[in-house]
Amino acid sequence: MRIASWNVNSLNVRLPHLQQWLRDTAPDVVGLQETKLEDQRFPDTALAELGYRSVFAGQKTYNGVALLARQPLADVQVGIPDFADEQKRVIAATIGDVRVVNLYVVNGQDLGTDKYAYKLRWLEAVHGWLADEIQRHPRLVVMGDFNIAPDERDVFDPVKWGDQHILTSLAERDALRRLYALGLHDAFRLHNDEAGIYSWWDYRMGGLRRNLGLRIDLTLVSDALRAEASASGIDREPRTWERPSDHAPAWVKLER
DNA sequence: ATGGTGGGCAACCCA
Repeated sequence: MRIASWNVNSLNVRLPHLQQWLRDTAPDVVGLQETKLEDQRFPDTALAELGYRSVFAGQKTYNGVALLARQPLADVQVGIPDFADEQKRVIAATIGDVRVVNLYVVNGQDLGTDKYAYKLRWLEAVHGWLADEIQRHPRLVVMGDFNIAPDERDVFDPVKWGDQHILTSLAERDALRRLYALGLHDAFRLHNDEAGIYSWWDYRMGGLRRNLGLRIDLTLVSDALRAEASASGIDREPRTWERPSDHAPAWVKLER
């Protein structure tokens, strides 16, 4: 089973890319972020033609998440339980015998802003929820646009992107480490230890051409799935296509 | 330090 996470930055614009990429790579499960579509506009029929069922939680203009799968999606949950949030950032479902959580983590803008405080509050709520979820569902995958680069290997300029910068600050990385402490592992780092492999490049200043990127799109696998995670990576190709998302898909392969 | 680009949507907000 191959599971991928992709921030498409508007599914309306990126549907042709998603269709091409599904044809090319045929993943079993896909989590999408930043669909920016109200639910009545979600292209579920077009995706069904490619063999994917879909569940989604969207809104106009901002945010929006979805899960696609070849198998049925059961026990669908939208949002974090007992955490009031207008923003559509979370969708979870059971696919086969794996519980899959798809997150669009708050960006946070800059340290000291209201958005940064919201990001840390939001991550704390996710932590509390996942602590329960992993008990209910030991076979757990948590994927998404985390808007956190785990360590210095995951940023093009570790001096700039350090303790005091958004996406790499101490408090953000602490929040990510607290998720790891639940028994969740960054699948990419189970199979790759090199620096300079990124999932996001700024549209500006020739970010992709100069490989000025960050690895902020992650797939975490639980202890119970760790031995089954046989490969992982980031598919840079769609980022090179015309009018791309600024993110590339991050994927993990689970045996059986 | 600033601003560059892109999406949504029609003036700025968000990333």
